[in-house]
Amino acid sequence: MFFVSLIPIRPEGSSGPQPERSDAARNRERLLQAARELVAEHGVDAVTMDMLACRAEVGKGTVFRRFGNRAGLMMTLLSDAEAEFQQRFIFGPPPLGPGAPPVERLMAFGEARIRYIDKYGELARASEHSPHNRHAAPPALLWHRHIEMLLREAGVDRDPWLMASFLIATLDPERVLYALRSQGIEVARIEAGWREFAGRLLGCPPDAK
Amino acid sequence: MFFVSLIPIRPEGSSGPQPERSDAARNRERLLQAARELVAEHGVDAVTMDMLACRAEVGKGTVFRRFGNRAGLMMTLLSDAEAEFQQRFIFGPPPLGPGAPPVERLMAFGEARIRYIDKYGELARASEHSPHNRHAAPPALLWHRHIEMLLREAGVDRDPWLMASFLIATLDPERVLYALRSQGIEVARIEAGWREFAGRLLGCPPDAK
DNA sequence: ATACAAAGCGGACCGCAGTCCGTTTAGCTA
DNA sequence: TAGCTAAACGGACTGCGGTCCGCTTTGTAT
Repeated sequence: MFFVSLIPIRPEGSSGPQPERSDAARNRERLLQAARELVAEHGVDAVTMDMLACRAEVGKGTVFRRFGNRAGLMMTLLSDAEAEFQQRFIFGPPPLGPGAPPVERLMAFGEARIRYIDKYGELARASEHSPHNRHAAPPALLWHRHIEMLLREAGVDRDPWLMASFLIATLDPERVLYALRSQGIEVARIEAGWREFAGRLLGCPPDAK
Repeated sequence: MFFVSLIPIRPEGSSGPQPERSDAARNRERLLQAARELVAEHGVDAVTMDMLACRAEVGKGTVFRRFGNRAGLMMTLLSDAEAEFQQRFIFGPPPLGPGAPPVERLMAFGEARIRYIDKYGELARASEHSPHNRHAAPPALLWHRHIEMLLREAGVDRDPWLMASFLIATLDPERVLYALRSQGIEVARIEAGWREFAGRLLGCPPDAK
């Protein structure tokens, strides 16, 4: 599928000074293939870096050279889904994309994110376990800018930057997963809750069912 | 100081079947002493369990027998501060304690929590790094019940449980610390932001400065 | 073809959290 | 005081993420 990589998700840009050595390319494919298999077989949390190196028939150093750390690996596995998500809320059809009033876009954003977490939550959580720079990751910055913009459009003029930070905290994969998996809350209820939350925040009268 | 342990914070209750063996008591004191010293000297994140065992002149097994894991150790170090915090929002003077209108109590709760994180954030974060049961920890459950109650009193009748979850996510030590330490946001601004956020959520007209 | 630099590679190695299990000891009982 | 048992102890061990560094491969310049 086609997408514009607004913010580079993969660490290695395709327009670097050196393209990429052939053996490196081969190993990257091997690693991604093996990683997807292992995740499918054992689940995200059970996949270890040694396991991956072994399955891909590659040295452990190579794995870390490629992805930096475990979180980087998971981020790479998510990059397609993440790019599509970005695509949708920036260029896609309303209410998620431009065209709808900001309150509805905000509600749609949360709903989309919650469904995303329901689908990819374990990967998303694992991709954030980078030590001390979770919130500075490119996708997080983009979401933040987006929410902040919506808040401004909706007339939030008091520290919309912080308001956006608070709102995004609400959609943390860790917490949403806890509600979904451990508490057994249904997706629909969390979505409705988010709509209620966002609606209240922007002073919309609770949309009567 | 005096406090009521509403929800047991320390794993070992003082009223168990067997009181506590003398060597165990001695080692517990040694460990807590050593832990406080090490945290003061090197900071929370640099303290390792081996280090602690060594400083306390105790076997590593003893450390884990006592605290379960690293998060348990940090929780124990926090227990006094946490108990005092609980005390204040449940029995203390308004606006944090009972007596003030729910909106003001909610605002005060957030402010108090933010100051708490500014003071003990590193410990709080480390105490939550327990694998997969962060949100089920007794203090977190208590905060949740409290916020939910305040929301109900303030007239939030649509899924106050979920609303409380969302609100608490906002006060996550990890995120607040990121704003405070990495982004250099001043405590006062975050407090003001929280008031704004809580106020909007409960439909209060933004309290004119 | 050959030489050569740099990118890539691999696996031994490290530090840390957490476990296991044989040994020690406190405290009770006779 | 001697004996007994359960609790406590301690440190070797495991598994994992991540690093290091000497070796190999690739692509290029001659």
